[in-house]
Amino acid sequence: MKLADRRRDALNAMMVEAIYGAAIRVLTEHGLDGMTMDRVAAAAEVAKGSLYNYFRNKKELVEFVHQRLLDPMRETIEEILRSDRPAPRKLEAMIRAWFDYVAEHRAVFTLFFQDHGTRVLLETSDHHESALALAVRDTAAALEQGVAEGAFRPLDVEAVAHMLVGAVRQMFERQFASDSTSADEGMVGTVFEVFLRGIQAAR
Amino acid sequence: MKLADRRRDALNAMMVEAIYGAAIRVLTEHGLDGMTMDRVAAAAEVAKGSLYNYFRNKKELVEFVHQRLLDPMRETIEEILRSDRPAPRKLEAMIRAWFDYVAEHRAVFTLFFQDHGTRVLLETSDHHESALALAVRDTAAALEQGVAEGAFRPLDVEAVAHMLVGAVRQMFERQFASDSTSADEGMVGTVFEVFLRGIQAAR
Amino acid sequence: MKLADRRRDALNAMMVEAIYGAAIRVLTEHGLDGMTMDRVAAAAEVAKGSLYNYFRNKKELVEFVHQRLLDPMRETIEEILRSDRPAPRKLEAMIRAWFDYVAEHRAVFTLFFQDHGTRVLLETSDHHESALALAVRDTAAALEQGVAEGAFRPLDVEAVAHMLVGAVRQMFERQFASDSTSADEGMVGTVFEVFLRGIQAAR
Amino acid sequence: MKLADRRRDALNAMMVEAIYGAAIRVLTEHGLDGMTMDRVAAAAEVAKGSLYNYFRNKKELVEFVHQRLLDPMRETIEEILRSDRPAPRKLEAMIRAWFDYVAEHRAVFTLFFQDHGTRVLLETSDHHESALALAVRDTAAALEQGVAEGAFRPLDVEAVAHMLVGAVRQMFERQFASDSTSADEGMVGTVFEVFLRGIQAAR
DNA sequence: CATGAATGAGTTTTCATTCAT
DNA sequence: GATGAATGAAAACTCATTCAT
Repeated sequence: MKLADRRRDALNAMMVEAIYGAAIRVLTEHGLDGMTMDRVAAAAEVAKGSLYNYFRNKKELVEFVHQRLLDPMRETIEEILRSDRPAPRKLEAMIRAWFDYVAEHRAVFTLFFQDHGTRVLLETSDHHESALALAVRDTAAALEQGVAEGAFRPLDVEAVAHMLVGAVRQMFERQFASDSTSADEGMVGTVFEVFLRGIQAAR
Repeated sequence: MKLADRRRDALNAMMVEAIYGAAIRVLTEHGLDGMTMDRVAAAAEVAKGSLYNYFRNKKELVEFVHQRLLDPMRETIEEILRSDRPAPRKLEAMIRAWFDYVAEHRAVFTLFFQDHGTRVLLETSDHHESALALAVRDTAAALEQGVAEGAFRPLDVEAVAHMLVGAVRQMFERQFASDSTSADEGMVGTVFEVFLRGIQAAR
Repeated sequence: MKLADRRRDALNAMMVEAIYGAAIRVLTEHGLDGMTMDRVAAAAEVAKGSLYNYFRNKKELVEFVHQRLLDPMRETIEEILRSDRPAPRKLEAMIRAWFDYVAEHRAVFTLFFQDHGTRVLLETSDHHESALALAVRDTAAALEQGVAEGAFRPLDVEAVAHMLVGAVRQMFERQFASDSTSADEGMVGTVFEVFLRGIQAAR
Repeated sequence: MKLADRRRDALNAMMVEAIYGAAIRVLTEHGLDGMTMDRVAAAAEVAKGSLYNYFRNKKELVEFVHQRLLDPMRETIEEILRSDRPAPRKLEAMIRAWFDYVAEHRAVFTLFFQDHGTRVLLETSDHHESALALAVRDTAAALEQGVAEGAFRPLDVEAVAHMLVGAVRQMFERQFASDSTSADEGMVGTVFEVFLRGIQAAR
């Protein structure tokens, strides 16, 4: 019994994985609007109906992909936040983590950072936080700490968090537009430097 | 003949204008996904088929709306660029112009700054420059001038331009998310201040 | 203008008529469950999408067919009710009218008298009365009159109305089961006679 | 071998029984349209595929449920028919039995008396007699006896049987429509009285 | 040119049935 | 025999585009 169950769970997980992979490929190639169940099924080399054995509907599939793609980043960022570095180091590490992550998963960008599309698809789902909202929240936390530590000037923390996230987001778009799929170390430096100077307390 | 031609052109222009206005209304109310040719035709009080006498297909219509919506902003910004203010003043004026413009036309945001949607719709069109690309280019020009004038540190001008545009864009999204339809003066100040400090030359 | 409008209305009406006819044919052949939009479109020799130019959805089409099929009968029955015959004559006339009508339109039976199916399809539609409910109501009215006139015993009028309608309905089913498509005069006589004796006041 | 065979048959019968019970529950809760193989399997706590080891397809399952549900009623009615009561007493007892039975099993009604649905599902099955057909046949037998005994007038026995069954059926629908799940004694009385007067021989 | 009905490919979702394990 | 994942044929509905009038 145990054995059969484990076997089944393993196969199940493989299937979910295959669908996930297919969804990622479709997203990467066709974007969120072009992600039809047909295409996902074809990419997964699976019958269209089979998708519905693993996800009740398209929304659930998108949510799953969203979570699955977001989770590692979320953990990395939270680890950074929990560490005892000074705020500026945290900010720098976060920015670097974002760049690394996006450089790795182009679909992340297509799906997550394109807030409108996801908002529409996931709009009725409560326990759901968009990638951008998450990034803003974490950034704000780091900024808050910096202000408290006296490293940063008193700021409209939330506004600056949005700005920083937006700046990084745009850098991603630039990167993709130029088709360079590798992370550019200079980018992290530039973003960090500009913002650090922009917000640090007077010496 | 000349007269007839002018008459025709005038009528033609009026139709285009009516369709444009209708498209804007539809965009504002239903977003990019909800902008169907049916709705545009109904809003323009024109037969659906007539749309195709003025635009070969939906893509062309979207492109036109895009351009048309962008033009006033483009002119405002270029005027700012051509003026003989110092670079920091130009930047500030540009940011303020953006905020004012977006506050005025919510559809602008829905369509233009939600880059993915437009990118998909317009992706095969060459002679097309997105609102974001435009903003980046103009910002870069102002930055370049500032660097030349010694007001700004030597920078990766293009990168910082992306950052600035991205920061502003995210502020817009924040604003719409909070449903406040009016421009917030504080936003301009915050954005400008952070970036100015971030990029200005050491005193 | 007038001319074009009238032309258009005429064509429109023809199309509605064609779809109506197709729906009737499909209903007759495949029943309510087998009445798919595909089949109706094929029967009308029209593209599936065209159906949706005339009816917003399947429910509206079914409602239309229902009304269209019911209206003549409704009028006939109401005329009988309004006449100044004595109650027994009215009952007899009503029964005869039902038999005639159903004998003529086999689909009537399939759609209308199969109450469950229609109830499901039309359940959220308010201004809608099923054929059975209508028949029961009219029958009850005739019975009521008969009781008031002293022709019928005091009765649970509504219950007897249901019984009478049910009896007739079952006679229909018997008729169709035996594939005889013509009305049987004897049926009317039998139904009427049994019920008349069953409900008439003691002499 | 014998033993093994009996064992197998017993297990087999248990499975069939479990599936039957599950089907009844599903029918009661979801109606005929909502009776999917998935739901039946879940209710029976059996794999969907297993259903096909006991019934070749859905039609066979429905047929079986039909028969199984009908059998007790069939026996009760036949017992009444075999008894040596006078025909009017038999008729009354039959009507009462029907009302009791339907009041007890709402699913009976949903499935059996909604003739169209079953007809479609069972239409190609020859050795099948619908609940209605059965009721008509038995009623006809009682009527026949009554005519022979001189208690009833000479009648078109089959026609009157249909009428009586239809009348009862409609009373059921009325009862369900009013959501009263209990049998109403008055109903039996009304039906019986009207028909008895309608068909009894002149005194 | 204007019209708007006609089209049909494309989208999500359901479900009876099959079949490898 | 039991299992339940895989299948694919429907089904309802949408919408950009065409074309006869």
